[in-house]
Amino acid sequence: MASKASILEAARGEFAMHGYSARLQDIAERAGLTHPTLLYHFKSKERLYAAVIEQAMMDWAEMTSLAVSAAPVGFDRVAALVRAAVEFFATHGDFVVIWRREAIEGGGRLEDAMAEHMRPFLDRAIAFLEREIEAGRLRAHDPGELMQIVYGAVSTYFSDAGFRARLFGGDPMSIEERERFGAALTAMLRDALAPR
Amino acid sequence: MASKASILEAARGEFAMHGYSARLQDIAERAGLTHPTLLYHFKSKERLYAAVIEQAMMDWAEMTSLAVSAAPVGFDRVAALVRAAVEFFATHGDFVVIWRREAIEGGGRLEDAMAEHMRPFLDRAIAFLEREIEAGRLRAHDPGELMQIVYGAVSTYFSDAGFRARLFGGDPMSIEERERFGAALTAMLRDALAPR
DNA sequence: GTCTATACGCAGATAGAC
DNA sequence: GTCTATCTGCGTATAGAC
Repeated sequence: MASKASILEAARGEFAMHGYSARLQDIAERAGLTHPTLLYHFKSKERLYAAVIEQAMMDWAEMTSLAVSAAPVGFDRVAALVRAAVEFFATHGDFVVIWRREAIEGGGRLEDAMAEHMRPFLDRAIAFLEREIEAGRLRAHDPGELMQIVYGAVSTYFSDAGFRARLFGGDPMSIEERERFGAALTAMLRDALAPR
Repeated sequence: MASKASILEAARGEFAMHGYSARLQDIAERAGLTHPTLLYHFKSKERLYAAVIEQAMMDWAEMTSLAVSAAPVGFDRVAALVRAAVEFFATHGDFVVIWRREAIEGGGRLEDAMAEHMRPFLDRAIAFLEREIEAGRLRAHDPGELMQIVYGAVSTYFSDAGFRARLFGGDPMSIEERERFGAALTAMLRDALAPR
């Protein structure tokens, strides 16, 4: 009896590699069973896919709420969030790709659900930025656009890692390379957000 | 007789919407002919896809070399490049999505060719940033990572436009919204790059 | 719960008339 | 060059034995 967790893990890997057109056969094989058995546990491919997304969303919520509670105020919290985001994506490489693909497909399968999962996080982040700007601890920048920029920068680092590797050499997934990127992004944000 | 150009245009649209699994039938229909006829012109789906990418690469090379040669010195040139990038992506929406998808797929079909097309532009941009930092016209930040960040931010704004729309409301493709994003990114870069 | 065998539909590619 | 008709392979899903 293969656990649901091991099936989900296999599915995540295959969906990341081949997109939604990943073969149930390959997923099943990777998890050590056959496709019919897989479909016994998850009624359809669609459901399996949704379960993969759902699980990653839970991880994200957990990870970010942790990071947020650690650093309460000022730029330190911005830095903590960047670090948390980088760390999350680094440990959820497969998911970044899946997420990205969903974000790309306009009439996507799970865009609504994903957006709803993200909303509370985004709202809190924006509220925080507004508060800090108001208090004069951060320089004024559009909070929403700031989130958009950071989201784009971090997610792309991982989703387009193969492409970066070809242009810069080195392995973007190595700790050194990740640190380098994270440090550069944090430094940029620090200079941009430091009160005049 | 439908021209090859009109077939390529139809194919670009369909590949952007559905990825490589876009149906030849839909592409043909959009171009005003039938799939067998389409396959008469392009021997296989694979070839058609490659042709679409190739054409987009040409457009990109042309447009960027134009923007680069026009821009002056110092931060103004950074701003000009951001504006050019935003404008290019805005007018090549299909291309962004196709590009992104290729960048995501690790062992992708055309990653090598795309990286080679990018390299000269990237090299020139980095050399420019190094020169300006050296001359004290821009504050010191890692030029490569700066490019990575801006690339991620701008490409994501367009590739994940649907997602942004769900979270922020409004149409990311409208001029006002694009302006808002471009202005925010430029402002952030200005504050980060202004000499101390 | 897990398997083997099979039904079913879909989409890429080909044959051959016009 | 363009079509209609058809072949073919593949992948999801189901049936039914163990």
